[in-house]
Amino acid sequence: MGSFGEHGLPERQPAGRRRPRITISDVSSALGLTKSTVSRALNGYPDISSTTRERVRSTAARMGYRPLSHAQAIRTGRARALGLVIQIDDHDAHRPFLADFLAGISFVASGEGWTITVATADGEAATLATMRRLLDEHKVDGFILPRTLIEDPRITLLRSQDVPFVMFGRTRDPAGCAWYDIRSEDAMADAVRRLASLGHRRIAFVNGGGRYQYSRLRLDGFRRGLASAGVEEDPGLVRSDVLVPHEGEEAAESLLALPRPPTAVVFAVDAAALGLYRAARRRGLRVGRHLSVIGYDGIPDGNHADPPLSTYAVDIRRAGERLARMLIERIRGADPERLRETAPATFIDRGSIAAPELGPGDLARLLAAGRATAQPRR
Amino acid sequence: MGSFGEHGLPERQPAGRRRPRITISDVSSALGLTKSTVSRALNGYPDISSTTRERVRSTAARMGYRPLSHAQAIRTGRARALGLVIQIDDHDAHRPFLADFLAGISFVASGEGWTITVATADGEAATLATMRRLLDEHKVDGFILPRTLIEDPRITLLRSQDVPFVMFGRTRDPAGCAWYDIRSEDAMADAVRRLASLGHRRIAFVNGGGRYQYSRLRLDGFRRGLASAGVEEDPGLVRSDVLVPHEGEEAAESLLALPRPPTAVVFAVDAAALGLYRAARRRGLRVGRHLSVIGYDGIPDGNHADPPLSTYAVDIRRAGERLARMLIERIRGADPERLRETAPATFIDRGSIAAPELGPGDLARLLAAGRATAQPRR
DNA sequence: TCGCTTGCCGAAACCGGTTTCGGAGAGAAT
DNA sequence: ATTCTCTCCGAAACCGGTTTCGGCAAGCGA
Repeated sequence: MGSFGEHGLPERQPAGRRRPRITISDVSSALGLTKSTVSRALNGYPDISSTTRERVRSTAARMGYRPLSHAQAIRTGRARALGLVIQIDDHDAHRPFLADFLAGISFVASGEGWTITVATADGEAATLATMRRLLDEHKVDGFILPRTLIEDPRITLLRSQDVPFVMFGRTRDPAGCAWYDIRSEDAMADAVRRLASLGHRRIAFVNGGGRYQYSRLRLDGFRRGLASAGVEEDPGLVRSDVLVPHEGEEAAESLLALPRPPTAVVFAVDAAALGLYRAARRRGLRVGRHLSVIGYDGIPDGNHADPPLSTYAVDIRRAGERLARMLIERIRGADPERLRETAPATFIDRGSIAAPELGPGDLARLLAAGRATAQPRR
Repeated sequence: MGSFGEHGLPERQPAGRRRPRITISDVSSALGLTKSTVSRALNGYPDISSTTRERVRSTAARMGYRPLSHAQAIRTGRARALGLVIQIDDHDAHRPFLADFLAGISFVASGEGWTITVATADGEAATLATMRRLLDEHKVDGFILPRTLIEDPRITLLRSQDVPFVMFGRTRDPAGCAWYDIRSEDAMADAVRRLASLGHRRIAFVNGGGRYQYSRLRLDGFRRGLASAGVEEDPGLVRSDVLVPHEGEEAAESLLALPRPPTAVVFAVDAAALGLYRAARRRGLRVGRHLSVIGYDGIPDGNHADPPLSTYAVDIRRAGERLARMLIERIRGADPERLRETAPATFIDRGSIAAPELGPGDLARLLAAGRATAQPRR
């Protein structure tokens, strides 16, 4: 009777409830030390003997102690969190890669015991407001900035607040900036050289958004490619601010309407390159035969085009990994100027480029012959 | 001279440095109250007079006070953060939508002053480990679970720990589960009825992954569509576990190799449907003419297929919004059984379905005639 | 032996909140 | 007038850590 409460029922362990965490006090009392000693030991303060330090470290590890980052943050101001604000009104070239990008960031962050706080924002003002909020609430210790602009207000904000950040992409004024970037300018130059070596002489370039730093670099790369291939540049063969398929289609139309149309087109953005397929199909031209096309980004859609789009693929997961690593180092005090890295894109030939079957003159005549004869459908 | 420090120089605002936050002590001392009174007033405790409560609220708002969520979390255990763990070895049907999904979640979360903590994990075990870690460190107050499985170990974990969660997708054992889902089964039924009303009688179904709850539902929907259209089901026309283009291609091959091939194919997954295009092209069949195809998901790639893939689009941003809203309510104590919602997908006709030009017999003969005559290329 | 530095750790304050407890004061009941 | 409730707020403990400060003991030189 009296034993009912003692062992008549199982221990009142609230059935599957979260077990209480192990706190620093648990560790300190287990060791016969004070909280402060344990804290300093774990954080590597020099006024703790190495003997004690090791003793603390091993038992803390054995007990499975992991400090609560909030509790630390309240005193240190460090949340052990990386911030990523995605501006959703961007053209969506990077959308298919977001999961890979996050995977890279998360892989590194998790390994270090950090977390990622993401937010989306609609427009530049909202992006800045969101970043301010995250900072104001000490939710993040620094930011990864995707899609760097030539003049980037995010950089201005973070510089003024002295907040650590790393950029995916370079910027014009690099003072105090850490970055990781793909040398897409090299890819553009390579594209031109490949086309030239196939025999193309009239090579067009359709660039991306003028606000982005990469657009400058890619245009430079394109020109460098022409120069090294010994092809003279024709300013009439360059378009810009072309980001989505629809715009790519228009750009292609205008290029094909020229008296001497290009026999090859280099696109700075895959999504835009897909637009060319529509224009070509309507005019009865076959991509990879009458018209060579080469893109950049390696978006999966390109694989389903007919023929699949030759392009430069970017290892976006690795970008995420490197950026996370760099941001953590930056937060820990590393010199930003030392945290700069670039990597090449890798060419993927899927069949949308070939030796020119027709010269620009023949191509123009074929186009002039009109859609009636050129349209094979029906 | 003496006035130098007063207005000879601007206030010593440490040049662009982060301005100090406004704490609860600032508010309380400004009001001549104690921290505890301010805290209870802002949190709606009943032992604070409504006069005082309003006074506190208005001045707190005027001063721009916002409590530091870490500081709250240390006592309350609530971090005001929503967790999202993305398993990256999933087939990538949802990848293009991740940005939209996050946008929806972020929109609602930001409005409530919550943040989103995301992580990726490689495989089921890593997913669970990551979730445990986030819980252990009190980083998140609950989870949004994408891609619900029929038997989902994540649900088991969260149930046992009594952690709030909401699912994107239903599950078999719905006890204690809140969810938002698209009624894709209705879309499948609708697809069959559309095809039947165009005159198709041999309609195949290529299903997705068998572990996902949606696959069951979509198969049921397909059958319901057949029944309501008065078409008898042929088990030989059903495939499953087809997720990516390559697998879709194989499934299409096997269907077209049948003695009486289908004249229309319903795919549970757009990405798989794209594989059919390759198979059809190789055999000289034109999609939308010799063969009708209809998919599900509304992935952007479908737009660039030739002809563009007719499919059912999902408003994934709204899904994110609803799920975030529901999770917050759930964390605040709402009954999970009351938090269940479904929405329809919307059909987008892009031209990949039409009345059958050939019967199954003619189609079989055309296919048997071989690739030599059917292949128009070159 | 004495004083002074140095190494090492404990005590206590602190970070920014929340929550418990208790008591002052007003109003009602006796 | 006294007591008894309530209402409403202050004081202080608390959450889980970090950091400052001070003191004890050992080591050192003189």
